[in-house]
Amino acid sequence: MKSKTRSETMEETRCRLLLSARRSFGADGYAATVMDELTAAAGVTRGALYHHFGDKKGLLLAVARQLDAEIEAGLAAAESAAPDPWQGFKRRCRAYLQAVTEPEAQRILLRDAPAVLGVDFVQAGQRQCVTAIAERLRGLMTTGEIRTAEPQALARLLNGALVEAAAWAASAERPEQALAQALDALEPLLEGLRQKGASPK
Amino acid sequence: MKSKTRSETMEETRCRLLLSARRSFGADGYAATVMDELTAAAGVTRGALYHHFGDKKGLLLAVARQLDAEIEAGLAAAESAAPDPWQGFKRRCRAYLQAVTEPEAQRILLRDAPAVLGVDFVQAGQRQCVTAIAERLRGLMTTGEIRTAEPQALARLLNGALVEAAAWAASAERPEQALAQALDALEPLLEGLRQKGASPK
DNA sequence: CAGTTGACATACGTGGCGTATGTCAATTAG
DNA sequence: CTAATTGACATACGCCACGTATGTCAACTG
Repeated sequence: MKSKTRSETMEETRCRLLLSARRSFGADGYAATVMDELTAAAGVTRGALYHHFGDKKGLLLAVARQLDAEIEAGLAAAESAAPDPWQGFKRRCRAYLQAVTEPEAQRILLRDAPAVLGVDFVQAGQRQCVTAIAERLRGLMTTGEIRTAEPQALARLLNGALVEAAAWAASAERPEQALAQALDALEPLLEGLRQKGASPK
Repeated sequence: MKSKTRSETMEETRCRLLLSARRSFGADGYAATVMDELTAAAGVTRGALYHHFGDKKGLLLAVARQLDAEIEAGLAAAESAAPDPWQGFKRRCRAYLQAVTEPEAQRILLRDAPAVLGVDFVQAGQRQCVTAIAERLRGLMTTGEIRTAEPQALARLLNGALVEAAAWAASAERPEQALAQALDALEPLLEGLRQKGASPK
């Protein structure tokens, strides 16, 4: 019982490193976290970290992917409960805005990851969210529900709006109130996209 | 003639440091630029840099402020030539989107500065643009031109949309085409804000 | 059961930031 | 006009942290 198999212990250390990194990156930021403390909190040394993730950026990438996947799962769940595509899209946007208000998402996913990992990350990791938005937009355009435009471009516009509004709400003096205001302000922005003759409500 | 006054030489070194830093930060990014090379390119040593700007972050802050001020000046100019407030607002947004597509603005103002300087920078430096947008929105709401919402929140939404779309266009395979698409997609988003009964065109 | 792999620890080199100290020219007082 | 002083900037040093090279021991494999 005491002796675990090789892959089990390996997976466990990976998870512990990931968890510890997520805490440190989320609390102190990428630049301020030092690898020795991070690994010590996980109960291992730097050797394990470099063995698994290559370097500090690799670790950040792994953490960012994990965060992104979690958020995306939440969005899919929120969207699936909607009565129609348009409502589903709106719920997805609202859920996204709320999700990235969390401090960890703010710090890791929206502040450090783009700066450290560069543009290639946004086009590989967060593109999940963006392409998801773009796909929904394309579908809504073909059914004539919203005005036509380049879906990719409009998706990026909306993604930026949601992300930035979340940053504003997260750093506001009253976050929950600011979040509510952001969601309220989002309403006319989204409704403005709808075609005049679309089905009301 | 050879001997310049004290403040003159001081101001000159400041400018040269700022220019050199702007080049290095814009080309290589904040983390990759090393102070020795930066100061060598400016013709001075690190001593001068620390004397003027305190530390590396201080230098970045100065560069970011300069960039922000330049952009804001351009936006004011673009806006002033408009026939009415609504058209002025739209021109400001379009000019903003175009301006932050520049590589230097992308790298320094939108990627490194938020990550290194933190939230306090966005609330002090870039707030020029955001508060400017918020003020325009407030004015347009009181005249009934656009739907009502919390101006601050809507301003952040729009600011994020413009910034993110610019990032997308800047990293696209065909930047000028992507920029045009982003500007096209911006159109329905902005027009959607207008009140139904507002003056057309 | 012996050989081998590989997950992880340990030790070291290096690069870069910040600071303490020094120097010399420009201002200012007498 | 000269001497004292300020301060802009150069030089030298220490420290910290990342990454890598090397070592070790337990788990698979034949």
